[in-house]
Amino acid sequence: MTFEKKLRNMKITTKSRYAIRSIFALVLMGGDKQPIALTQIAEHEDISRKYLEQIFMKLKKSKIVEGSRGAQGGYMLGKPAKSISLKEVIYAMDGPVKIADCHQEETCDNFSSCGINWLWSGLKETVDNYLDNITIDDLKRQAFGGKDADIS
Amino acid sequence: MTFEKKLRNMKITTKSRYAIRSIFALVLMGGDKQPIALTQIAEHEDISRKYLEQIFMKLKKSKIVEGSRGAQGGYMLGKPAKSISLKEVIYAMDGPVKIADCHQEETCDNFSSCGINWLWSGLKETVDNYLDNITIDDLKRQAFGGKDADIS
DNA sequence: ATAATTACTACAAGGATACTAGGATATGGG
DNA sequence: CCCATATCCTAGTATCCTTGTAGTAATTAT
Repeated sequence: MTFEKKLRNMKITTKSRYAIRSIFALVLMGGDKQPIALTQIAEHEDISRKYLEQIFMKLKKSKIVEGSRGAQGGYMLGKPAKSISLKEVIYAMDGPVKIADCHQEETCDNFSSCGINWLWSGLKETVDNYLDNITIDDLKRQAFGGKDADIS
Repeated sequence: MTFEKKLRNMKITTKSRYAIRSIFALVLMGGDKQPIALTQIAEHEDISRKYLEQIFMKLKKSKIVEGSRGAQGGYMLGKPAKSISLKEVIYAMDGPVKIADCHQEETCDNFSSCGINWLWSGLKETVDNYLDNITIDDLKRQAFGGKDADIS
């Protein structure tokens, strides 16, 4: 068993990861001050521009970014990087984190040993808490040790 | 948007959840002392017996349970409930928890802003830590407030 | 023997992810 | 006013993984 099957357990979707990376890149490119075109981000992050379009449309719906159309248009942050948490971004992409299908009211299996559910609720809370306490600004500071940085 | 799409982000596979539920049930049925047939567990937990077979084969490979064949056979714990962590069970089912494809050595995308990976490593650690600190025995005690309990 | 029960392997349906594609709409600069 | 540049919006689709089902062989208590 030297092979490692490609699994999806506990996985954060690539859409969410792309979103986070892209917002991060956006900020580094000055997207907190002026609109940046998707083409640039796509190139910088090596992500399909068409795919990015979809991602940013969702981000826009969640007010995380604002889009301006037309020439010289692009996207910029919809609010300060300090107040954009990873949880929020992930929520915008894929909805709430779901460890199991079964959290209280949801369509529970009603199995007898449902006394185990506190377990998944607890895990969800743990994960949510982690993601809620990291902001885009944190990413920036982590990357540059507090210094301000820009990418041309 | 009243509809909730069925997502898989951060999901623990049903296989893993079934496994945990089943071991829990096994213990409650006395599986720490004598072998219990899968049919019973399947019925009690309302899980396909055939599917359970596969699950328990994996559990066996990981020494979490021992199987005894033939009439009056079944499965029993391979070690004390106190030393079976959820992480171990999940690992047996689906391998290590993978938040993203990209953890250090793995097949990383090599994207420029890879300075974000500490994020996923951190999340993985958080999750692993949570799962590592809960044992089957904990489930039992949580369910019965410390009292001993049995199911006929 | 025989009924019970695990052990092992193969395969299939369904759904979600991760895109690709094409066009509509808007806007700043010449 | 035109046109290049961008976002905006909707469909469609290949691939993979999950979640099983199915059949058969091997083993053992009674």
